[in-house]
Amino acid sequence: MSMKVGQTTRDRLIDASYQLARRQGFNRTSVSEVMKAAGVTKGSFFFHFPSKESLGLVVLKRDREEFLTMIDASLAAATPLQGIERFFAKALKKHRETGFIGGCLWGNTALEMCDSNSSFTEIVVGVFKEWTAKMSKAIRAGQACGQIRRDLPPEVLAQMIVASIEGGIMLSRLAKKAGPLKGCLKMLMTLLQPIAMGRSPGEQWMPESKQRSIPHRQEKSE
Amino acid sequence: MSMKVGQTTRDRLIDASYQLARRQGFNRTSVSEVMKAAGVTKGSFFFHFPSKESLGLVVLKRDREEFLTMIDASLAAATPLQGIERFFAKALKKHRETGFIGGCLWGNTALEMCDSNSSFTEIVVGVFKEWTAKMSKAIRAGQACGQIRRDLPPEVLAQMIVASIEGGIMLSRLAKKAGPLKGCLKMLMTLLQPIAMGRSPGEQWMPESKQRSIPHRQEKSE
DNA sequence: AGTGGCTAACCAACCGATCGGTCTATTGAG
DNA sequence: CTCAATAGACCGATCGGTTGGTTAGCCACT
Repeated sequence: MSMKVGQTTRDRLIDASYQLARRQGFNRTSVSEVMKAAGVTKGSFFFHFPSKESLGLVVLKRDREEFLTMIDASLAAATPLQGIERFFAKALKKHRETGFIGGCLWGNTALEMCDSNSSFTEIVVGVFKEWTAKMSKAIRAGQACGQIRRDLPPEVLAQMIVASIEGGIMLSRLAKKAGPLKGCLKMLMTLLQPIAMGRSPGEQWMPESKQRSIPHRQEKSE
Repeated sequence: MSMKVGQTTRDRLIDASYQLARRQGFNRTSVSEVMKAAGVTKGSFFFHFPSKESLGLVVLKRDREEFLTMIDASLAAATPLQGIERFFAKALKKHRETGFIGGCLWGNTALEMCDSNSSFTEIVVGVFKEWTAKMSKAIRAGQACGQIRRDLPPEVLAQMIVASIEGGIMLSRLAKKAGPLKGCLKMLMTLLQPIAMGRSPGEQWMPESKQRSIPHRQEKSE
């Protein structure tokens, strides 16, 4: 299936496991399924990994590095708010590219494992903690330079952002449309805006259509 | 285990399946596990339900009615905003009572099934659609009477609320603390507030500590 | 009132398939 | 020749599901 050439057997197993776990979860993905997808036999599988669970943990660890690196790269923009916007755009792009199939490995694994498997949960908790911390730091910087409203505590705001994104991905995955996630991200940007003194309600939604940095290809449906 | 007396065998099976599925998901919950929890043997299980999946669907349908009824009951308050606040409080209370174990059946099932099992997904999609519609209606009413800021489209706002709650439940379930969900709900209430003309940033967070209607028992940790 | 028959409800042995995992034999590059 | 890497037969356990048989309560008929 995914069987890319030029990869080592180990890498192909990791890749196949990642793809399948993102769609079905780790529990429902059997060793045989991963083997078949990677074009490998059983003996080979257990030569590279002592157990199914250990492969799962390797998959999580690999994706963790990738994800945290992506966050840092996105947030390292000219201004904190631009960094956050870039991160939003990257996240939306990634899920749009996969057609909203599979969703977020972290959210999925969190809900699948967090009351049953502690090894998996430990890693997932760590990722969310780091993710939230990075967002929190960016928010604090944005508040310091007046780009982000100062009346909301950065830690809570960061947690809210992470929660909304996860929920937005979930809704977009269910609907197989970008709409829900895109809407959540747009609302988050609105929430971050400083409260302008003399601003009156009624004309804030999509105020300047030129300076938007979240790409908005038009959807075919909805 | 849960084996409450006075219930029919069928009800005990539904109950046991609900509890187990909320913690582990439907996939990881075996028929034998449900049988044991309900104090019933295999022959009896398949007398009442033609398959494991059919029991799962019954569980979902039962919880759907319960959940939608709860939403209606909560939103039917003196004012739209009070209704929304009551719904938030009810949701928080429910998850606090279960010690943030198991999370939301709908979010869990969404992520577990939505790219593999279409019967389950169909029900889940319906619940989220109805949930969002009910919130949307309350928001529109709140906007009409000036309780909720008018510059945000009610549909998007409703979707954002649902997404944040699901994400908040996820984070609270991971952390086994009320903090994340509570923070999300508080932020949502802030987001709903009308933009007061002369309000300046800096003193909005937890402004009046007396009129809060979301209960805030103090946490032992965090 | 007694009794034979019917059926909803339950029980437990059993089924093939598949699970995660082991083991031994074989391959092939250095 | 060596040994990392692969192949695939095989293992016990468990999966979802089936089957035949045993209750217990009710209903009809004498």
